[in-house]
Amino acid sequence: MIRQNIKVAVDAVVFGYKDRKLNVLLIKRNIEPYKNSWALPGGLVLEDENLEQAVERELKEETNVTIDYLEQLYSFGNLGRDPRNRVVSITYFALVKPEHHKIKADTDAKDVAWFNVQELPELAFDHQIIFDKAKERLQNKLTYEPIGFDLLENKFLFSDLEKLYMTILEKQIDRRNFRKKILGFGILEELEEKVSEGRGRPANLFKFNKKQYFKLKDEGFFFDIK
Amino acid sequence: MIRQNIKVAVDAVVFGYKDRKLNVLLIKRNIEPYKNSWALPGGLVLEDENLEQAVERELKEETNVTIDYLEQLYSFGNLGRDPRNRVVSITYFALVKPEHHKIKADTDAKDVAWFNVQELPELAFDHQIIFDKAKERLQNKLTYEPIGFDLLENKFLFSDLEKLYMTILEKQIDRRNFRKKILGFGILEELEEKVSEGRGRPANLFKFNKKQYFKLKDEGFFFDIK
DNA sequence: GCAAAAGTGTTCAACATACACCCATGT
DNA sequence: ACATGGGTGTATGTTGAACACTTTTGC
Repeated sequence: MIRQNIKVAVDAVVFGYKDRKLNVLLIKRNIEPYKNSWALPGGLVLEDENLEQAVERELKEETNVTIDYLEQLYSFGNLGRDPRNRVVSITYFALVKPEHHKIKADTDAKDVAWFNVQELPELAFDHQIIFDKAKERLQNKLTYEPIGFDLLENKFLFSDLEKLYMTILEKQIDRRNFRKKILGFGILEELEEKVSEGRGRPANLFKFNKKQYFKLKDEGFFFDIK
Repeated sequence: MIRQNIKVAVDAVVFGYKDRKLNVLLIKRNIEPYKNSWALPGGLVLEDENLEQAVERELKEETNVTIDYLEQLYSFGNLGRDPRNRVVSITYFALVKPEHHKIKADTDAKDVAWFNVQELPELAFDHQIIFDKAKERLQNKLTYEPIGFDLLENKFLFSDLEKLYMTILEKQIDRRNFRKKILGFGILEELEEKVSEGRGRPANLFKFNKKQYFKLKDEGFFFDIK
């Protein structure tokens, strides 16, 4: 086998939806290069762990977050990404329910924080490019897979779902048509509970019926929101 | 930086369309492990080349093919993929016009051949999984990007396009609706030339107008074939 | 003249879009 | 009683799906 010394890393773009804003989880680097810069959480893969395990370990170590949804995004491995070494980074796309985790800096990270995706700081390495790709993936995926529910609480208001779509897709959506469409899918459970948010008419709580979704999907149903 | 000895490779799933069949390019391995097994072309990345360059080099070396369309597919890097070493393989999805290349085995490859995707031999390593993922990508992509034209000659019959879609999507398509739809896009040029295939009414030749496609795309047009 | 492939239009159903008023609550 | 957000239906246009006959050529 030829001699080759390329390092293999994983990095994750972790999205969370909080206060009606789309956020991404960043760490402040505690080591060179790019010390004190904000960056995506990630790091080198250990020799005896799978790639997804590496992502989960790094997230746990650096941010104390555990993931609700994880998928591979893209791999970046061209020359000159890292001033020290050739590094191939296999990047992941993750969704969490931010309320469920107390983020906390630890190994290699001086600080951890959620950033509104509209107000990102400058990112280390080529992480801005990775982030852009992840955001694009999120926007696309939201329209053809029910991943929005991984960003909301288990029980949510219909208006939350609607606002989430408008925020992430960055466009206006007609409330009536959206509701008609989603409810028509038959993958939401309408709960008895109502929530009064202070003012206005109390709203119904809904739950995503994942089992029903997979059943319908097996039968040929296709989730699709324009 | 921690010690880590993981090798980085690229592998390519190269599709070609010939004789109304979808084919994939395989090599017969000349070295252990899996010596004499059929496998996807690929190999370790050199330290001073980018990933796409590695793919192109390996394809040139092993099969003498140059590529019309190339995109990254997925990365496989879990434990136990290769009995020798931990190897992370960044896989690519490629399309070629098979008539344009004389395939020829060379470095590390004892033989090269096009295989009908319906009649694949057993593949080395986890290459069957990689192939499955590529085929899925091809089927999906065919419906929302005009990549079918990268599998046909520059000038083609409408019936070729139609058969290509039916072959790859593995389903029947209504000739009239299909033609109406595609021609309605306004991205094909109807040439004056006609071709007589021996029997039946001679057919018109068409050309994909790539420039026009990108123009329309910029204006918000979306290629979409159900 | 017949076999083979090319070319072409219409009808119907399903879905997307646009759009405005009433309801239940808190203050 | 008014401000706030929740909940709902209809009409219209667009798109997808189904479907069969005529044309041009080779033999």
